[in-house]
Amino acid sequence: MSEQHNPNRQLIDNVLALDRLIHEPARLAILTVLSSVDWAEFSFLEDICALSKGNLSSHLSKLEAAGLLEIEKSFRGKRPLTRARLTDAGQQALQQYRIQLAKLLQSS
Amino acid sequence: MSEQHNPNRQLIDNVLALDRLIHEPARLAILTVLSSVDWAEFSFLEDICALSKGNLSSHLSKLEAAGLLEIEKSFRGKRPLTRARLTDAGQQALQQYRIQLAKLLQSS
DNA sequence: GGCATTTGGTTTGCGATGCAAACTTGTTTG
DNA sequence: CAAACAAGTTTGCATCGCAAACCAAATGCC
Repeated sequence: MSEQHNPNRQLIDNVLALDRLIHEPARLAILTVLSSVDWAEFSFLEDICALSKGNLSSHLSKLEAAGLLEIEKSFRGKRPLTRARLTDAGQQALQQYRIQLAKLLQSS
Repeated sequence: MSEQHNPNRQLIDNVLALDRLIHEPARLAILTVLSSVDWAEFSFLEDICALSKGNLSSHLSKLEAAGLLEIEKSFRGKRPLTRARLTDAGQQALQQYRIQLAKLLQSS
């Protein structure tokens, strides 16, 4: 599939190799924040990523299901407290995604 | 919305500013090819972007509807020939998208 | 000539997705 | 104790991307 001698080949392959799970802006935002803060609280993510609770909740579930982050539910006082952080797999996947992006930009 | 003093603020704003129309990998591939070749034929795009005809057709329609590219239908001999090229708006939108990506990578 | 195949696409159908609104459960406040 | 709030989750819907089906015209072949 990539055997053609075309200057765009590498470029297009990079585009096609993008991980759709991470590529979604809302999730990319979440992962980006998590990549710099260890644990992040639900309401912090909600605020900084400008996502509704419902939206955030479902994206977190998807990322958790994919093993990119882990979610920990506890209590602060009597209130539920949900926190998330990247797993090692998540860190790696995000880094890989960034590498693809970088290649894409370099070659364009 | 961006008034917060958070180191991630700029980053997240870049993510949220991504143009979804361009962000879709299939369309990003199409636009990327077009950005380097002036007119491109349908079957060339089909091949290099690894898209089915149906898929390509609908993405082209969307990009045309958005004014990012123009489509010209003619004949080569007796066969229909469809070609596409970026409009000025398309060039600019793509460049803007790349700038957003670059910022995103820089700040991460 | 006539039937099958190929070319060059477009349209249709469907499963998956993202988002917002509604709901839930428990807590705090007046 | 009732109303409002906090912290999420679930549901419903509109949209999307993709593949399969379709279509029209041209060509191959017997």
